[in-house]
Amino acid sequence: MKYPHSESLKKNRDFQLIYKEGKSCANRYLVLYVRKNGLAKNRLGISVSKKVGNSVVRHRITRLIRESYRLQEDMFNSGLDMVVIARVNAKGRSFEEIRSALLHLGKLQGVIKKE
RNA sequence: UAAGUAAGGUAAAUGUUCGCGGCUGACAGUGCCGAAAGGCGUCAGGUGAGGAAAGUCCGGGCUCCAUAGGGCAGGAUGCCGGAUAACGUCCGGUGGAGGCGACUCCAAGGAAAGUGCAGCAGAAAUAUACCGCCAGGCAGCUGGUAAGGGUGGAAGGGUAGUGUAAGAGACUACCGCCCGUCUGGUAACAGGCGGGGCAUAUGUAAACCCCAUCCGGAGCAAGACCGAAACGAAACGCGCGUCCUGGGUGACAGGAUGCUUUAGGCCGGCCCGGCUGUUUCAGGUGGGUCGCUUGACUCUGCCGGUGACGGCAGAGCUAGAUAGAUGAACAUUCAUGACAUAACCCGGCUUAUCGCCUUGCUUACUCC
Repeated sequence: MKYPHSESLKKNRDFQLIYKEGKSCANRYLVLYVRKNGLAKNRLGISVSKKVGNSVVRHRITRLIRESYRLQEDMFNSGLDMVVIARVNAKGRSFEEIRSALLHLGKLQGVIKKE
């Protein structure tokens, strides 16, 4: 899975490293972990547990998060590893709600470029 | 027309912009990443989840392992015949149950091989006399009796009669049961005839069990190939020290052991610096490629069959990801879009599901 200027996180140990060393914050729908990776690019991982819903629900949320990041990619700083975790409340949310939730967490983490 | 019954179809549509996975073509390049295996760009075109993709409950293909033959254990199935690669599936029958009917449902072998279990009620549950009836006796009671009452899911085949002290298959008729035989049917079974008074006989086998048939195990994270690393083997190799043997106390040769430097290798654009025996074989971790979609395939037509299905001919190619591709925005219409996302591939079963549509048949009513 590709983004114009980013890559996706694949290995489980990458996720574990970010959970262990990264900073986290959360709102109603999402949790965001951030860790500097020392690379020029960002790497994004998305995690939706089975608690959230069945396969269709989880795929839907994954796609909304991915689309939100893709369209807002320019606003994020570079050189970050990020993991987005969907919470149970994210089930059934619209694209606009997920998008604003992601941007909100980005501002809390200080990884959104200031205009 | 209404109610019902059976079978089947569909699973919102269209457009614009942005985005993703395969595929094909063009362009870029003797370029980049990687030790290698191998992979990578841009543009265009076309293509890209389901009827259940689900549950993972059966069956098969495929792969590896095991396997002379046979048996035990364990598991599954269980009326008959057929279909099929196979099945616990499907089709057609038989028997039973329900429904006016169309039609639906059935785990439908054996309880005259053995063991177990059967609450409460009831006198008694596979043996026996509570009430009653009859006989005897003054009476307590004794004997006969399963017709009647009562209990129970079930009480010693049922109904009617003969018979009797009262009764009883004790006897008779019909029904049932068992045995034999004949006819029809491939068979399950159906029908007829004759015999047996009926002994074996309450139910339960989704209790053990018996009988018949079938089953080797694990699964694509199977497995095959390429291959950093680790573990291992062999060959080769600079200098020095110590010890042993031969030699003359030397030079030299061989062996054991230890250390160090250089060459070489790695990190690096180069220097400094740091690390390190080298090569080959073997090995198979991280990684990569294949397996991976042309198949018991789909569509159309004809033929055979009651049907499941089979045969022939023609046409077609319809996801192949590997942390896992179908999404977002806007507009319009119907409407307020249910259940639910392939993961090696097929055949089934089961379960979930908003609606809409089609066809056959049944019953009732009306009209002709």
